[in-house]
Amino acid sequence: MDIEIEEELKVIKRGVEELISEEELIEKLKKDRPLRVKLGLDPSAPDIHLGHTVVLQKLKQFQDLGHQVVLLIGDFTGRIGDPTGRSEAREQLSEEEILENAKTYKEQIFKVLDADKTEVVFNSDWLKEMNFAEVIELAANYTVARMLERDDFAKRYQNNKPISIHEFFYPLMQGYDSVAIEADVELGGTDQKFNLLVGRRLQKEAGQESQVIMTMPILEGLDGENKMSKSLDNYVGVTDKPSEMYGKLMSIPDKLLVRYFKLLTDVSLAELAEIESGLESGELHPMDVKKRLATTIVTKYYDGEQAQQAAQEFENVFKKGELPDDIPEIELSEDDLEDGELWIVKLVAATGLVDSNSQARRMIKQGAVSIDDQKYEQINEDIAVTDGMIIQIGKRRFAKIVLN
RNA sequence: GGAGGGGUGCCCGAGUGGCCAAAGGGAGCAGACUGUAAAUCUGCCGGCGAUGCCUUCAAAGGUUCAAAUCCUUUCCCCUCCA
Repeated sequence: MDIEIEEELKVIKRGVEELISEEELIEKLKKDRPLRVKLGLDPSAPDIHLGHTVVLQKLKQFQDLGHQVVLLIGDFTGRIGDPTGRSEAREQLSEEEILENAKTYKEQIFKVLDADKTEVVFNSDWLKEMNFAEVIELAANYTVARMLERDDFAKRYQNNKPISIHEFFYPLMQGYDSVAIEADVELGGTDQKFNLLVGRRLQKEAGQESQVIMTMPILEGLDGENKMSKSLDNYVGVTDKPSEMYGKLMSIPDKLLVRYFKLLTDVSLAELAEIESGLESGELHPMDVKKRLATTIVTKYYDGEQAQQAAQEFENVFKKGELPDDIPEIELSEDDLEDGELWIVKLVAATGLVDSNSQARRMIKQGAVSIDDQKYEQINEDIAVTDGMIIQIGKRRFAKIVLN
């Protein structure tokens, strides 16, 4: 094989879970033209987090190799709701919601991808135009038995959970999208494998060369267990502030270190191997590696300077016990106080860092609260409130009082 | 359409008249230890200026001194049969 293609293949294969098939990919690369690399997006989650970027990262690598990325926004599909991974049918979104989400999506995605080298398409462009006869024709390409091969359908069917007929159309539509944009390669998470395979088949039926499919691992979130998701609050958003991003990354379990490096950064394969062996032999301290990871990622989404600042702040706050740079300010007026004082439970609750007086009370009792660096454990105290007073709950929750 | 089973706190799940703000587990939060890692131990985990009071066990009514528990109606889910 051509050395150039061999190198290209190495980059492309990095971190990939499954590639179907490598031979076909090599054939396509040999054609020496930019490949059309598709990624379908379900516009129901407007906030992109690092979990999403695993696949985006891969697209970026394709771009850097000179290929054409086609982002497909499933505005039409979104109205049906992708059943993937759900035990129940998803709620359908309104057209307005979808458009709004799609817009945010694009803004955030270009933090990773090169906008100039990206084609963005909406599948409503062709799906909306299809009439019932065409839909039937499309559906005729697939059988119920084949549909039931899909894991989640199979499970639901077995457990007598409902599967709406319309859900069968989701893979068909996604597959048809590949036909419509003549995709050479389609990326997706491992959970998308079935849908991606449908694309291959439909392309073949349509007389096209089948797309190569590549699935990327689903990234674990900060808890190290569940997949990264906003609803589990174990995510790092690409729009998170540098200090927040840095801090969140410092809190990941060590076992995720190599994985994060591999899937979220551009460090070379050689360096990756060094990191891995260094950690294993104990030559590298996990925390140092983690700092490097955090710095690398913050630099990627912001810049080196801001990453340094974030790192510095992290050191200040967690090593030296200093205060973070930006602390949420809570406004209080004289009317809230009695002779300039406020019952400590109310004061803590007023910060909004806890949900109720009861919670505030518990925090205080548990010794989690300090005010201006002094720990308070009694709930029957009144505090003389001063402007600029700092209230801290636990290690990472701060609020500053502003009197007016 | 017929017969049966079930809906409990963020999730799973016990409880079938008072001892129930509801066992147990998970998640989460806090404390100790540490590297804002892991593991471990401890405490908390509806609201309320609080040894008491208020609102919770699908929803609404009812029985009772007393209801998550009994009755009625409604909604939802599941199993078997057709």
